[in-house]
Amino acid sequence: MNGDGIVLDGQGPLHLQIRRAIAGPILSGAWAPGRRIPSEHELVARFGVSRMTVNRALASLAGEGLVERRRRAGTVVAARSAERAVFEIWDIAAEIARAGGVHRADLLARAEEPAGAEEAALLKVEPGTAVLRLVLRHHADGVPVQLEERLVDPAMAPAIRTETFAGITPGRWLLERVPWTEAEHRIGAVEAPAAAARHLGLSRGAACLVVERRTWRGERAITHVRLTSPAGAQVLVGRFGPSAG
Amino acid sequence: MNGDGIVLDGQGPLHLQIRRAIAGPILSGAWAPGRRIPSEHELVARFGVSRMTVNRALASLAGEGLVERRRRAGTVVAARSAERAVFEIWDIAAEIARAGGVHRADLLARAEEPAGAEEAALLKVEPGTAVLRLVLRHHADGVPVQLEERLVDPAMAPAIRTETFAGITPGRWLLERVPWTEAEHRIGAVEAPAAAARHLGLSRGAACLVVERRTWRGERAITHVRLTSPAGAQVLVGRFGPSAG
DNA sequence: CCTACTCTTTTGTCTAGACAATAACCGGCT
DNA sequence: AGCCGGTTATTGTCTAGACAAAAGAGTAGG
Repeated sequence: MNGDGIVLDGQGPLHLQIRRAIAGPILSGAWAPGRRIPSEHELVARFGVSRMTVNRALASLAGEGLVERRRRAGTVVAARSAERAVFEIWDIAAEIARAGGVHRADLLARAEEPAGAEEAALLKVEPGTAVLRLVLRHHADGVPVQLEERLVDPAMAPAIRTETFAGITPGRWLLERVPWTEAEHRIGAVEAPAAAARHLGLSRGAACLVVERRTWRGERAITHVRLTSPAGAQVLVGRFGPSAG
Repeated sequence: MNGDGIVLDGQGPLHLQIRRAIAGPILSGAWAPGRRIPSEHELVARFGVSRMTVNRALASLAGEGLVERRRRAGTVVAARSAERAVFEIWDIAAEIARAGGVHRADLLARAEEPAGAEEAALLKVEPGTAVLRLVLRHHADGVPVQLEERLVDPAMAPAIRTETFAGITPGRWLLERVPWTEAEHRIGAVEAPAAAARHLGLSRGAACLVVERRTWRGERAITHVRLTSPAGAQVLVGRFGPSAG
């Protein structure tokens, strides 16, 4: 027995089961970049499937840049696996840590209230439905670098009511606990609105990068978040291939 | 003969040839959303390959959201195919057209000169190597909305020397002709630098969205482009799933 | 020590076929 | 028209096997 923890969960097609079994430890960080993944032959023997099925799972991971494959050398966790994930998820705490800084967040506001018209539109709920509103300020090495204004539909994540977000950001908390099917991004620049200017210590009109993200499970929105960062403090970096499959 | 223009180019693996043959017309807009793509059976007969090979190509396109597949109903160009592509490629001409506007671009400058230190660093070439520098201003319905400052390594795309960019943007021209293996994005906000303010008619210090993109073929850079848009004029919109394959 | 060659592992691609699941379609009936 | 059931086209998944290509590993010869 190899004891590397690769186990199929029996849910859905075999190639996706194998994919999940390998992607999981990579995305969670349990398998560091460079770590060798068992060869197709080994996986075939372990799971009792055909090589085409294993190959399909691994080729798909390679296509997304989570693993790198070389003939004879085998398959290893890709060095940039984290960078790809960041582009999709943009967890500022991880980003700051990766740059060698110290992250801290203040919870400036937290309230569960009936949704107004605007909030209802953002979360695609009926006006008057109770929604959770969170405002946080993120610091890198003590300097405020981002204002986070988040709306959450508590019906999609009831456990959030008892969470204090002491050692975890709301974004990561949701990501780890609430399964999602689709995310939507809008990225733009604005001149600092009043709230952002006040909380981040900017002058009115200073240029800011704004990322708005809405996450869905099926037809229902889980959360909407607006992240405002002063110009220069934050850039989004992404890297991808021609997505050749 | 079906005459829908699907032709293999003989370059590389069959499944990628088929993929390109279908992705091309979708990305260029020649095939509108909803258009039916020939069934696997038809493609098998047309290209003389096995169904697994066709399936691999189509499944990969479906995984990226370029096409949608339903049993019995067949494969059609996805409604949001352009949106996904935009997130990766950001062709402003297509973006404006999609929003119902009229796109026009002025070629403000064009020069092939030895690279200075900064240009050499951006393109990862030796200082003094000849590089092509292009500056364009994009308009939507006559209003300037984006400044494009582009460097191209002519060694990677010799035919660019004779191109006038009359009906095509340099970005799309390169995308269609020069194969690439990787792209790198940096997205940020800045207060309008002098050149952008002048060409876009902004006041100094106005907030701008800046996208810098560098495209590679293997170890060599093909092009570096900086796209500057005034706040509000342009947003990047993206949509993706949890990348399940 | 270095080089050239062979051996072997590992991935990359492709084929031919099989069965399953879905859902559009069609015919007959009410 | 509207409903119901069978038919069939289409995609989804999987298998077993084949050959090719890359590249690490070892080996023989200089």
